[in-house]
Amino acid sequence: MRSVAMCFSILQAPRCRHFTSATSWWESFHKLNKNHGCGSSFKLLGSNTYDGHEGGYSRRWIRRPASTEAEGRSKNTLRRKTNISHKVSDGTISTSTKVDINKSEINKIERIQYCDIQQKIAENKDLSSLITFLVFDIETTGFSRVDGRIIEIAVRDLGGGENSTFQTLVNPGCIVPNSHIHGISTYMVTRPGIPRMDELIPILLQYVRSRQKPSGFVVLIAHNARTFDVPFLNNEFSRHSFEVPSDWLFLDTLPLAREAMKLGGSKVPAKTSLQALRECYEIPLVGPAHRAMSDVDALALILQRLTFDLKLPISGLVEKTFRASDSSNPKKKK
DNA sequence: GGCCCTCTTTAGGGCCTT
Repeated sequence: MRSVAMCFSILQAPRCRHFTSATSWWESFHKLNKNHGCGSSFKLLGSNTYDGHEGGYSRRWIRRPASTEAEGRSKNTLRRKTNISHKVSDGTISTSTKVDINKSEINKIERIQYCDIQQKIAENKDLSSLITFLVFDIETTGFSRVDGRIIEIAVRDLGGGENSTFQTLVNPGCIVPNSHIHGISTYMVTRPGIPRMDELIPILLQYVRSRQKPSGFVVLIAHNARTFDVPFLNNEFSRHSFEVPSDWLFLDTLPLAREAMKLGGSKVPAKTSLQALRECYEIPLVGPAHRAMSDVDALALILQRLTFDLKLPISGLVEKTFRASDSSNPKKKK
């Protein structure tokens, strides 16, 4: 299996002053994405193209179609029609999505697409032709996986290109008790047009599928994903009778940060919180703190640094992934 | 809740996520 080294260029990531390698993470991702695509019909008006972002978000390519129409519908299955559009006063969120989704068909499609990912990785000599790396973050009503609800979600495809980001508030159907943390108020999430989770999940599935390469799989990356983000996603999906697709793999950057810390490098702080890592790597905060997309952008850059410090190739990252079903019983996965 | 560390493993405390 050929490994694609994740080394980064200071030219590609000017904010990261200590990068010296000539090979760029972003360049690798662009190479692995450029052969996939035709027109994308996904209507996500709020998805930003990061043309001006330092570090190589600027290149464009066209994705394969992401039709929301599923074939072979049954008359007995519930048919949902959703027309969602919302804007948030702070100007950071603007999403307009039309979805015509059949929930049972989605799960059916996911099952059909299921395959032995590990076997596919072993058989495929070029991992980069299979993988889509998506950094994501959620804001919630609290820490409780049982009682808490997701109120914001943001996703960034590290491959860049059109519609490389996905961001929306979510109506949790309850009050938001911790607005002092993220600034997201009950008023903000209960305004007309803010989707509920059962409305958002089909859209999210559609978006991720639109980023997925043919016969490929996605790696969703978050900080403390194993014990926070993924359990939250699991609970929200199951609460609304959805399943997290089996070809979604997850990567937790918290163990990476701890591993880097164990190496004893002075560049890694004793603390491994997102804020501590951001300050350590001198990554400026863009946007309000504790908002999903701000943290996603910070984590995307932190990930570069961690993989650089740990000298992790893509295959090394894939080895550290886990499935959503593993997050509730992590002893099974390693 | 899970992971990691240590004045540990028959345990306990701190960190990480909002």
